[in-house]
Amino acid sequence: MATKYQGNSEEKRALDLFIKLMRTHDSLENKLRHEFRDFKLTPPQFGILETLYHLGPLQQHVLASKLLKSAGNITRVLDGMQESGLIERRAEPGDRRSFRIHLTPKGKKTIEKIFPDFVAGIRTLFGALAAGEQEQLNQLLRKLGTHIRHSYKE
Amino acid sequence: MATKYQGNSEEKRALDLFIKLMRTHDSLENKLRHEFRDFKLTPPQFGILETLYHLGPLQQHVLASKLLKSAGNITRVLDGMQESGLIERRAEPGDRRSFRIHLTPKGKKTIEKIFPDFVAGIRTLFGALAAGEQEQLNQLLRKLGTHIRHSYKE
DNA sequence: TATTGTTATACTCTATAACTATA
DNA sequence: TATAGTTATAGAGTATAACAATA
Repeated sequence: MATKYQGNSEEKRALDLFIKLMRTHDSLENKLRHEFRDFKLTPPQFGILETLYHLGPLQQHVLASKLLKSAGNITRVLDGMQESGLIERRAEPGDRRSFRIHLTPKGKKTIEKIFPDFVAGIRTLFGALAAGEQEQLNQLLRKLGTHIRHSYKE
Repeated sequence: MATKYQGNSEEKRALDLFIKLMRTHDSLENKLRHEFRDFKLTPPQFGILETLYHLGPLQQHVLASKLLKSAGNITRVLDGMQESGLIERRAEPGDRRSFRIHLTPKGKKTIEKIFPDFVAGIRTLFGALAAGEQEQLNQLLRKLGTHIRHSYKE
């Protein structure tokens, strides 16, 4: 692939891997963007919806940390979702600085409508890999992701 | 991870994998955004710089296709890069509809300045995985990425 | 002093659709 | 008819820094 940069073989391998990872992500995101469009949902909005659905109501800084985004970004995306009635901010008992983000009934309905098809789609895509290969990939990504996140404060 | 959605085990595995992949990508991109900032470069700009550096001058539609972006998006990002003097559009001999995108000396200098550190950084990050594991990951991602891209027109 | 969240600031990215020029 | 690229449209995402309120 890369022919111009004369790095050593370790560097070449890492670079190749990096490019593949980014490309795979982009392919997935392109597909998703298209699918969610009918529901007026963007990928970041879906990420928040999905996280709240699975983990329950969360404070904003927890969302920011889980989704690896800045506080300001989360505020903005939530503003949009609040306006379209998907989430609501409720006072946090015991800490008056903070809110807890809840799905509204509409938000819950939306994610429950989308999710089965979404998961089925994901499953089909990942069906390119056998069960054992998926387990392998899972372990490799966990190892890698943990290392990356620990290597820098974020 | 996900406890609420009662999908079957294949679906759960695929979903888990999906989330890990997205997260790993986001971690990497966050790091890059931070690193490139000193050079006034965004991740998409770096992607174009790197692609042109390694593959040589390309037409815009080729760039769009390689980077999985829309034509309009590439036009806009190139506009910005042209304004900051990183690339130039040269007439394509034999097809007057088209341009060929070249790195300017400044663009070349920029990528050559950044690239060694960038690759070294990538290598360190991926150093969490042994050589064999990296090869595994590489193969899995290739298989997966190809399948995703073929499963839909793009 | 540190933390939670908002606001202000300023851009960048993104896609789609309509359009122009050329093939 | 099809392709290369631009422009218009419209909006979303992103970070940082400064800030207010609270812990």
